[in-house]
Amino acid sequence: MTPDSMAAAIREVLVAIAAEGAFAIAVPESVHIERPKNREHGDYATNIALTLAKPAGVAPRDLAQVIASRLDAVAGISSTEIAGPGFINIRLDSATQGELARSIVTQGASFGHNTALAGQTINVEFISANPTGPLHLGHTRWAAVGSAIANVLAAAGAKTASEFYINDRGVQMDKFGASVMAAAKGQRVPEDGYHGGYIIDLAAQINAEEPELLDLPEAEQLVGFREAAYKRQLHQQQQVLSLFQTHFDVWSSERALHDSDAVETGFAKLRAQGHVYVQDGATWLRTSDFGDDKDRVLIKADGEYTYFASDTAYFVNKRDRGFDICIYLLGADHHGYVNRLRAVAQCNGDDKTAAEVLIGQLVKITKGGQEVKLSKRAGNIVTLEDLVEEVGVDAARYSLIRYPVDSPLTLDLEVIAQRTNDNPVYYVQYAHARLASVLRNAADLNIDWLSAEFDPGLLSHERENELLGSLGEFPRIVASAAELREPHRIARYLEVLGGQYHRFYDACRVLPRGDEELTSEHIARLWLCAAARQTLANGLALLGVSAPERM
RNA sequence: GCCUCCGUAGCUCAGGGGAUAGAGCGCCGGUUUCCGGUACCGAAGGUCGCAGGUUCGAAUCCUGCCGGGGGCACCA
Repeated sequence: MTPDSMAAAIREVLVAIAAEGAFAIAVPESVHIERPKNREHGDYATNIALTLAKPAGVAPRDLAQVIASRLDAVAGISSTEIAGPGFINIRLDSATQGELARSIVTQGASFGHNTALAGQTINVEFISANPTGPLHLGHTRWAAVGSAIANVLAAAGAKTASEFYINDRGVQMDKFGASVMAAAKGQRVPEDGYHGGYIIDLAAQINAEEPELLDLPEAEQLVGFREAAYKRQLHQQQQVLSLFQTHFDVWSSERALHDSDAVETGFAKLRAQGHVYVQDGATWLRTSDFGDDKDRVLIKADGEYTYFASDTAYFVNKRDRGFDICIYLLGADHHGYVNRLRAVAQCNGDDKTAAEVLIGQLVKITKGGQEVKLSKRAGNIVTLEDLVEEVGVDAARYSLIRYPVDSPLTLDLEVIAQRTNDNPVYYVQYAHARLASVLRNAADLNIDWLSAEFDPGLLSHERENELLGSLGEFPRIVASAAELREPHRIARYLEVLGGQYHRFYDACRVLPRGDEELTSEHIARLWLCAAARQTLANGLALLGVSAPERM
């Protein structure tokens, strides 16, 4: 029995009580079920009597008593008790609880998937860097968290697309092109250009692969180098992100947005809504109608589109592509965008929640307790690639995801590279590897637990009960992580689950020792192991972290 | 000035109204003939920044204050 089916069972009881009319209770849509921290309070507890009693004008404990006595008759519930002001504590019989292991093994990779967000179509945009250089550490948190959010939303039943908005338009691109061209010709890179060592490398690569560019007239040459460098730099970013287990469904180009009629279409829509006006020669969007502290310029007096114009048109474009909700992951330095984007949504005639902005705090890097200055000159880590080289993909992703994005974060490179308990990612992965090992050993012993008779009632040890209880929480954890856009909940859950498993393993022998005979208990425990392994693997997959068979 | 995030154990941090506030690290002390000890068990350690409010119940929601981070372009 899962928390969800428990909630459904309780709701049925409430419906029955309400129908009889003795208590004037309003049956709620959903019943809150929690897993008590204290084991003595049962497998599950509900506060339902507490919340319904006052409106119904009855004493909470009296109502609890009526509900509890009916729950006692529900199949799978072994006992109930009233506690404190009116909690109902519920215990399951171990066979009902143990059935969960079978259910998880049967569901396999889809265990944890749910329908919390079914029917929603959500766009998650993150990173969205200029293609003028390597992705740096600032982008790395969004790469990890953004991809995890997209995974989690999809697991919760939302139709989801992750999207990278390529900022390939504007003067930065020209500066980038000019810098590479100068380097290719052995000239000094312009003062306001890009100066990283990668510019030299790009120039050398382009000289080798497209030598004809050097023969072009000056004006065409700049465009040629800009485009050649753009193509290669974008490709480099895509390679690194792929390595970093960060997948994008859509790569959207700002330039393509302007080349198509999307900008004019978008503006026309906003004009029709009556939120565009001209003043001092510039074209403005009246965002202040919707909580922004001032109106924003779309087209400057000199006829140039602002960056905000692109953002606005892009939002309208995403909505036109069918996304109900557009999530943006932005750094703390962009928090001024929150009201602006919400206002754009409202100017477009949407609810302000159609534009959802997640603001992330910056990451501070330390090494052995010493702050690492993000300075290329000092030879320290500055790019996503550097971080991966230093600590690996799994450790980097996991460490970035396990904290809420709105809290500032300090990562110690020494700690997250360690293969010890200091490092939660190894604790979780180790639990998975240990589990995989037990299942491997079972196979070596020719124990075919999958086709053997499984008696779930044998999973009655306290540690088995706790492990099963945690396993049952997984779908709810995924659902809440999706609803709140907080994938760190998955990571924290996996740490708890890993701990539950280690404690179970410590107390409960799974495989027969030596020449000991195979019993039904061994089989039942193998089912539990398989369920735990599956759940850890599913959770890690949502985070884009590997679930190793061996470490 | 306005906006925004944060303030919980020595440190790094979890805790979307529930029962005795948790984890890891660090410190102290334990556990192994045999499934991976990268594990497990125990101890010490807290006025949840402060003050009000809402509630049967507040670390959690609301208001104010204090302290700290970040941001407030016809830049991209």
